[in-house]
Amino acid sequence: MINELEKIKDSVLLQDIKVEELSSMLGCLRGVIKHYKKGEEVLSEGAEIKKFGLLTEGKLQIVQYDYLGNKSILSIIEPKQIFAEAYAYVNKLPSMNVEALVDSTVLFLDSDKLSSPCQNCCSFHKQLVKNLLFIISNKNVNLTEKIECMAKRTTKEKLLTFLSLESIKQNSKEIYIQYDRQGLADYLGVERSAMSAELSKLKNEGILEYNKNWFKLLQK
Amino acid sequence: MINELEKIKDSVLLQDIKVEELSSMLGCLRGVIKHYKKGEEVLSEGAEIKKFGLLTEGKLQIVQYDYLGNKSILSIIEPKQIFAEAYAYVNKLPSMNVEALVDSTVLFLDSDKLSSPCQNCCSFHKQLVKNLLFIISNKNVNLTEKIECMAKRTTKEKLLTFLSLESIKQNSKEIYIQYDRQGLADYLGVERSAMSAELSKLKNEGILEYNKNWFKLLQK
DNA sequence: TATAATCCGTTGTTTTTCCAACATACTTTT
DNA sequence: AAAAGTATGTTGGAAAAACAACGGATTATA
Repeated sequence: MINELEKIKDSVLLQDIKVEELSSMLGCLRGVIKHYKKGEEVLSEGAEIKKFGLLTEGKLQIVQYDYLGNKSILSIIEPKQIFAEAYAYVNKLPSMNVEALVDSTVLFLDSDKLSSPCQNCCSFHKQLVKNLLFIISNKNVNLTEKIECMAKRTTKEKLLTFLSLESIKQNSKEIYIQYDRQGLADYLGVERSAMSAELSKLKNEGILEYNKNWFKLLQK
Repeated sequence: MINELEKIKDSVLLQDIKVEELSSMLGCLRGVIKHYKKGEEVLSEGAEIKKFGLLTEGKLQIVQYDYLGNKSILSIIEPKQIFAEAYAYVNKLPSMNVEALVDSTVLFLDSDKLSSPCQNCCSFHKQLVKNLLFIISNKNVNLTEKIECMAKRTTKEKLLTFLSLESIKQNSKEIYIQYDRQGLADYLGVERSAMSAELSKLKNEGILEYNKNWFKLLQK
């Protein structure tokens, strides 16, 4: 257990919580460690969620099946990230599955205990709640930004919306993006090749310069 | 002040908090009441947010301007709803404005105070945090669902994804939707008339029946 | 009840995207 | 350095969406 804590002590969820407090926290939040083999199911669609997960080791993917049975990958969970927290707090049955991409270890924490500090109002509770609110709010802002991009009608507008948002975040007209072309196309909800063609057009029109992950927005 | 509390005492944020505790809560969370005339700006883009709002009376709209200056309405805030909470917790400058659609009254609450209970660990803090986590998590789930719809490539698929999700939520093949056609088109990010045409097709193909706000998914 | 305003479906045209197939450049492996 | 694999850009035809314009139905208003 101590070993697991070592791996996640500098996660966002546990930010600014003293190492000494971590093990008492585990008891308070009914921490449970579980191991999964590659390919195993960590959480399944429709199963009630009372605890949320903090990945200590490995890699998970959150997948969803639509009304036709088509599979789509919602996100990849890396170590130190939490998952399923939204469903733990809305008391709604999840519509997605979580699968282990490689052998993985997850620390499950009781969502109820986290938001209802114990009698003695342990000092770390305050910080935990703050961190959790930050994480969920942040996801919220990110989802809203994605929607802002996707809501545009043309690929060109989607691209420019995405790039201007990045430009603001990186505080520069020159930006580096985290996605490859396929990843960016998936993020924007468009076809990769069509997007590439659109990028070329923007370059020809003198609106944009780019090379691999580097982009530069030219002023009009 | 007492008068304002009366109007919001059964809001989701204040759910399961005793009326007697409300006024002490106000002090603890540095509650501030502000009035706005129709058309006035409640929050403006780029202004640091330390408090989030709870609308006690009136109607607000959250608007955003894209890189071309086009205005889009992100959401309408009705009484008892909170707003700007995500930005209050991520310490990020908001990229949207909040405007009063009619004369409105807002109760601002200190986001820091809410997540950091005072020494005596007032009982209502626990419940407030729980309620806030519920609200934000819920928004999260809703945004994810919207993205699930918008990510589909065709209007037909967007419609069917939306309707299946509603069908699950309403636990029936017969559903009532909250949007009019223009509202649904905006939600899905498509053109109203094209969407109408697509609905007609689905009806002809025997996949769907509908009339105004009533829809029925027919089994294949 | 007449009138205006709004909502919704239809149609035809233009624009954009999707899709498949392929070419080129870059990376990794052997 | 050759070979294989991967990522990106290009093209052309088919499909879909956007757009504009209009007509009928419903609702709100005078």
